Amino acid sequence: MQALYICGPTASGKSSLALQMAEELDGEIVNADAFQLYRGLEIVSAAPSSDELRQVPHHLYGVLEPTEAADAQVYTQLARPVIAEILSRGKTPIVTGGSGLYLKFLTHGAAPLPTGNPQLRAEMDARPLADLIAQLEALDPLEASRTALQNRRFVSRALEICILSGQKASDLRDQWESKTHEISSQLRGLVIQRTRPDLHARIAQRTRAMLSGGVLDEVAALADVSTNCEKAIGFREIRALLAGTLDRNTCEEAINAATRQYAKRQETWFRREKWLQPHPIS
RNA sequence: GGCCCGAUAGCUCAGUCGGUAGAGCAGUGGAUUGAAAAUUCACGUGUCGGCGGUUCAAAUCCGUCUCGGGCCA
Repeated sequence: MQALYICGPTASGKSSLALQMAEELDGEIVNADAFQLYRGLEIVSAAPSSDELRQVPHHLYGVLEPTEAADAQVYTQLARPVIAEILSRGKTPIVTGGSGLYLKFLTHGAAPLPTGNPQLRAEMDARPLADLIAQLEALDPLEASRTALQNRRFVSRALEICILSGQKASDLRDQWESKTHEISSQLRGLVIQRTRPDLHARIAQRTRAMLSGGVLDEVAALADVSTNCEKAIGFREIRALLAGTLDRNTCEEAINAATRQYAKRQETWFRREKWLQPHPIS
């Protein structure tokens, strides 16, 4: 018995496929979506409806407060025991979600790297990028040569690893790279594939339903949120709508565009995960 | 009907003194092991509304027509 992973871009229909698979395989659904982890973001994050939640046992939905921060490692620590527990009862975990990095951690494990440090990050954010690059090149030239140096996030993280661990990020990362291949061959999962026009139509439909389905109230109710939750697609746009700085149509289109772009990035990510079996729906 | 303004990439628009056009957004492809719904890289040929004229050369100047918008009747 082993877990089944259901991946795919946002709005591709992962939740309903998961329900179907759960019934076929006597399974239970485990969330693999970074934002559906949070309580109070159900509508913006397009979490499963209460009807769906009732049909089959669902795990890791709404388990974090919006004020809490999380990351791929935290997610893995939450998900591992849940999956093990489901397996121990002889059921099939149906791990469902579109957060590529989270899934990658869960399936392939974490490299032995230090956890992100908010204070250090704040300090680095205040420094010029060229400065960070220079420091990384001094501490770990190999890692610097492998890093997309225009990407501030990547430079910061590489530097953060060096500073917090006192070791070279390149050495630590290499330790993890070596094991990935054999793990992949033992996994089983599906990626939902839809044509772009179909996916775009579904996104538009979902955004519309969201806007008339209570997101405004949901977002209005979220006073203090972690910087994590602020990044949810729709969150900023709806706040602007509530504040009157954005009209409804512009808001709707902004959400649609951001969602389409996200879906494309997800497709790029999952395309690389060769262990995932394509599951076309049309 | 007369006068004025506009018409350039899917959208919004820039384009100097004439030298066959470029930004933003959208879109497409990529990267991505502790912020990931994040972050980041690359990709711009389009009857310059149509036709005619001037010119070595027209998106640019002239004429005319079409379609918008406005003002006056």
